[in-house]
Amino acid sequence: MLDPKLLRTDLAAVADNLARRGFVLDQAAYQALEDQRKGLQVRVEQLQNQRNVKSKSIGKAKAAGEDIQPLLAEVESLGDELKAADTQLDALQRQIRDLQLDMPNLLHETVPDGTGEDDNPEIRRWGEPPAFDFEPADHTDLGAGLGLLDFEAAAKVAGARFAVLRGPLARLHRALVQYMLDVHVREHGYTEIYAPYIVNAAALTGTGQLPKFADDLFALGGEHEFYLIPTAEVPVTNLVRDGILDAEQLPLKMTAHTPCFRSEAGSHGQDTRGMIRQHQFEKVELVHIVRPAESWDALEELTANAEVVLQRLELPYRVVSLCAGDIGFGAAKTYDIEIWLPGQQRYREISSCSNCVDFQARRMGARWRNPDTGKPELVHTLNGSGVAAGRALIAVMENYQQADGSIRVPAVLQPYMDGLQVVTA
RNA sequence: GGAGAGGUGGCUGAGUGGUCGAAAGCGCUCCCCUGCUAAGGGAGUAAGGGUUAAAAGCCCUUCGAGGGUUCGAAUCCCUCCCUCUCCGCCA
Repeated sequence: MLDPKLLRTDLAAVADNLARRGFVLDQAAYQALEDQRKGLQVRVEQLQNQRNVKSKSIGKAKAAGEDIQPLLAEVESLGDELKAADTQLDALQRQIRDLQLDMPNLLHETVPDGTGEDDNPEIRRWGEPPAFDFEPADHTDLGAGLGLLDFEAAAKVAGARFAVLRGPLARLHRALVQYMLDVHVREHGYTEIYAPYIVNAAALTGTGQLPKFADDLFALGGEHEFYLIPTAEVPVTNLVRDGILDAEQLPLKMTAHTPCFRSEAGSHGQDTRGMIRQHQFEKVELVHIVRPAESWDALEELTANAEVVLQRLELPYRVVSLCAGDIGFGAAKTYDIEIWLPGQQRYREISSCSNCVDFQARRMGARWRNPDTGKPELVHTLNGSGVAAGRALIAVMENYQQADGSIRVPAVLQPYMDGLQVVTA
């Protein structure tokens, strides 16, 4: 959520910033609601004040043994007017809040212009795409050839956009997760978190998935309003909701491995082949909760932490800065890490690292006590994949494939595979 | 699933219809005293919001959430959520 004060004092500047994303902010409509709110709120508070003052005097008079009847008559008429005005104010504030919850975050000044994926400038590149003396296969054919990756079996038990992994391939997938967690915990100073895979609407509103993107989520039926998490960002970031952290507790660096569940409602027909885009995938997530002054450094650190995982796996990648038209709802700035996939002969997203500044913190009520002011202030939140395990598996399969269809096991993963060096049928 | 207890400020914890936004303690900040340290004394210290260009001031809201009763609710009534204890069931 954006700062309501900023919306009140500089609506035009906010609209200009959001326009870069292609978001149209109806200034006139918002301003009209805001103007109504202002008058009404002042009126309501005046009435409440009158009621309080008179009620207090009744209490005093009663204690003094005086006749309170005339005072009661005086306050009688207040009630109805207050109630009516209050109901109206409540509805107005709800409308304003709904508009605010729908507004994306302000873009940082360094976010490049652009309308889509193709406009994301490359920041840096690491590694060289491997040269094969044969025609490299994609992971779908590789997996099928090995008999270890099975989409038909998954369709039988679930449906489209699910996968079944078997034997050493399933283990390689698990090895990736263990390896990534170990790197972040041992070397990057993260605290490992195990958190719920099912969350409530308040948590999803806190991180920004709700109310706007309900269609992207799997909602559970039943008496509770529960949802499957689309990313560990939701349960982990929300750990600091509705609280005031001590300055010494910051920065908080947390990592968690969870499955992620996405309806992919808007992506019919995209990436239907293979396990690039699934309803269920595993991910190791990185979350930072930091002092506002440190969040831009933290974004660089978090991104670098994710990159280390790929460097050790010796997987070629590049980092792009998401342009205004491609960046996510809650992010002020995002770096995507894209991995080289020989099967597709192009780079594909494997990690998305964002600084959300105070956008999520305001929705969550996540604050810290600033020792300089002694006052609670909003923290900044960041999150990024460190990295997506499903896509990392694909990348390993395609980059480490051999002419006979087998897959070499990256050196850093071999300890997690009982020393296995090659995955074969 | 059954029975009971409880949810109050950064934390612990009093408070059962009116000068209660809330005692006390802890923590924190400032000051005094004490020639280091320790101890002692005093003062201050909830959050969110409105008004304002901003501040001060003034005002409003908040004692798990939402309704209700009342001139007035932390306190009474209803619904819901959560935590704890015991029983049952269960990985």
